Amino acid sequence: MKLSTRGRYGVKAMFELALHYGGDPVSIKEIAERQNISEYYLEQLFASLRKAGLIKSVRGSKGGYILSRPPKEITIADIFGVLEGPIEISDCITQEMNCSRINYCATRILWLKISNSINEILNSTTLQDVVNDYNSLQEKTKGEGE
Amino acid sequence: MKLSTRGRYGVKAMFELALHYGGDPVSIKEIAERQNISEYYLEQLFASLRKAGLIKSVRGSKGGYILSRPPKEITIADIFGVLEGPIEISDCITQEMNCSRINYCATRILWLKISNSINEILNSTTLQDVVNDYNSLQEKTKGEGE
DNA sequence: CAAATTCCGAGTAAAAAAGTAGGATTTTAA
DNA sequence: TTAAAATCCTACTTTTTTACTCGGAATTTG
Repeated sequence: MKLSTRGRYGVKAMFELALHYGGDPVSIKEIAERQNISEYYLEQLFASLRKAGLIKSVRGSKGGYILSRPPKEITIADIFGVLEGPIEISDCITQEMNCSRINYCATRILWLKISNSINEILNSTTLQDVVNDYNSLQEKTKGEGE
Repeated sequence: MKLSTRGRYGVKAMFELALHYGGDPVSIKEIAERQNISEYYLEQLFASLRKAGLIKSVRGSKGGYILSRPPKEITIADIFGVLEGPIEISDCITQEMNCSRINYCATRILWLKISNSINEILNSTTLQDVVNDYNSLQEKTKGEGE
């Protein structure tokens, strides 16, 4: 049970943009280096995020990307939605008529419960929360190590 | 963001066994037909479930499978754990040292929160719950349609 | 003994994920 | 005005995973 890299890379990259929110645009190259992600691959992810309206691009030299909205208005669900597509625990929920009648509803209820509960976390967590986690971690580890 | 068929088929099949708990063993063929799953494929899934101790086999003619424990003692997490492997939102959590230092912990906290919350539902839902959902659905739809 | 079943290991085709590449366009700044 | 740095766009390739198939051995029932 694994999440694809798309969502993970996407969140990491968006986190970088959140850290720089309000400042200069950040280039793909920079993010790819800091997060150790393939530059070309990340470019594709950003194309999707831009088309979905989550980020804005600034073209040309000194260009890069910025968040379209403040970090607290962008949820992890927004990012996953674009990069991973909707949560489909079972296609039972979309193409309903393929299941055998006998258990159709029993397991469907289960899939619904699961996806609802996943959606709930993803919807309730914003980029700002991640930034806050990061900041409080910085506080705690101040002075430790290099 | 999609679950593979393994977990889904597995739960459906285990649900069938739960319905027959206490009775005769149920054959793969029967389940495959009722749930519209490839017989050979299901056979493989059952091999894993058996090795993991969730089900027991009865060989030979009139043989089949039965649950090793009562339905209320088998969680969806048990089944998914066997068929889908552990939830790995990010390998950050296992091979910790590959991330760049700067955000290592911030996103890791997020992945932990997400997997914890998914695990919570999966752990707290048992086969018995699914059977109960099924039964109460049977009650409600009694008399409707064929 | 024949039929029904589990058991086991190997193989395969299709789909999805992950990454790569090349070149056009835009903007900055020397 | 030109070179460099970036986005933009489309397509291709490789790798991995998923889903499924197959053949035959072993076990049990009637």
